[in-house]
Amino acid sequence: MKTKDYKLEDSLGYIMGRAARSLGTRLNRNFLESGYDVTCEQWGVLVNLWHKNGQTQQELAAMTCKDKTSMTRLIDGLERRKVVVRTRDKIDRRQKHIVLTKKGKAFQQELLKIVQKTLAEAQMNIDAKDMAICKKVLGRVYENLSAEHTAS
Amino acid sequence: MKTKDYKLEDSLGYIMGRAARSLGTRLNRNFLESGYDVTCEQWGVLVNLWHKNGQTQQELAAMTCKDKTSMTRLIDGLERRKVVVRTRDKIDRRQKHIVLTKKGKAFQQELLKIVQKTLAEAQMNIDAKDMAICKKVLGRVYENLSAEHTAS
DNA sequence: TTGCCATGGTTGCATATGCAACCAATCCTA
DNA sequence: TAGGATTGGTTGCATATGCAACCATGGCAA
Repeated sequence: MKTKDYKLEDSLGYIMGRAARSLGTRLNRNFLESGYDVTCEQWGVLVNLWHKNGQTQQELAAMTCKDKTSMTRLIDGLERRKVVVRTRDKIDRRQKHIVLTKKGKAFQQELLKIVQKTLAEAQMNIDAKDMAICKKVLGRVYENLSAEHTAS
Repeated sequence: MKTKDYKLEDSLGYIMGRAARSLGTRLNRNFLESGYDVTCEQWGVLVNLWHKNGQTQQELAAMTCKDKTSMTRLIDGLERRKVVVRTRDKIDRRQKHIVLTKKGKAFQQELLKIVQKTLAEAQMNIDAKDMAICKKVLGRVYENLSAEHTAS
């Protein structure tokens, strides 16, 4: 295949990266404008904690599909903001349970509103059926790439 | 809307971010394994230069939909790798034209092969029509968020 | 019980990114 | 023509991320 056959603008990586980046930065801006000093990635961790408080870093990393290194640092950030605290497991002293503070719990409703407003902006004028297909495709892309290996 | 109505796993941001991240790191790994010390973001800049050599940083930033700050640093990286050089415009001395080195030109064919192999992995078992819809939707998401402002 | 391996987290290193502030060169208007 | 506004790039600061190396703890088998 010749180089000329490749169009960056039609490339999945380009299109997907651009959309993901713009959604992330928009969400970050909306959080800040509403007076919340949290990021969209931190939000992903919080959602999991609101659902089930006290998870370990490994569990949170698995839920958010992130490296444990990333999780360490996301939690560093959340702790600096006094939204969560790390507590050591008394039985298995290697594990750390991440527990929401009062402040962390209080954020829930407001942040959710901001997220939903932002998602509504992002999904304006998009057919629901098309959006469903899009999500299905993206899920499949992730699965394809999570597979242990690239065969061949 | 209650919090319970929000499912992270169904959220566009989650699904899209996860897919984009996995494609990016897979591509980076495939570049490295083939002996090319470049990243997927640098690749995006190179594609534009192969298409039209000597663009300014602003032009490249516009093409890749990135901040000019990001472009400054991507080009720092490309220059460190001796793949491009910055040259100052003789008429408008503010502008810098980014020019491919011999090495940068030589990368073109091989990197393209790697990208196409990686994209094929990512798009395995996905219906072409669904993929087209997905790209259309993602393009729309980007447009929605690029709009000058969030109205309201 | 002791020594090796596995597990949960952290740290160093490199990259990517946005925003605000800044510098230098250019433009444009009063 | 002088001074202010604009444009092209860079830098500081904070965040996110992957990988490899590392530390501490726990598990297990000889």
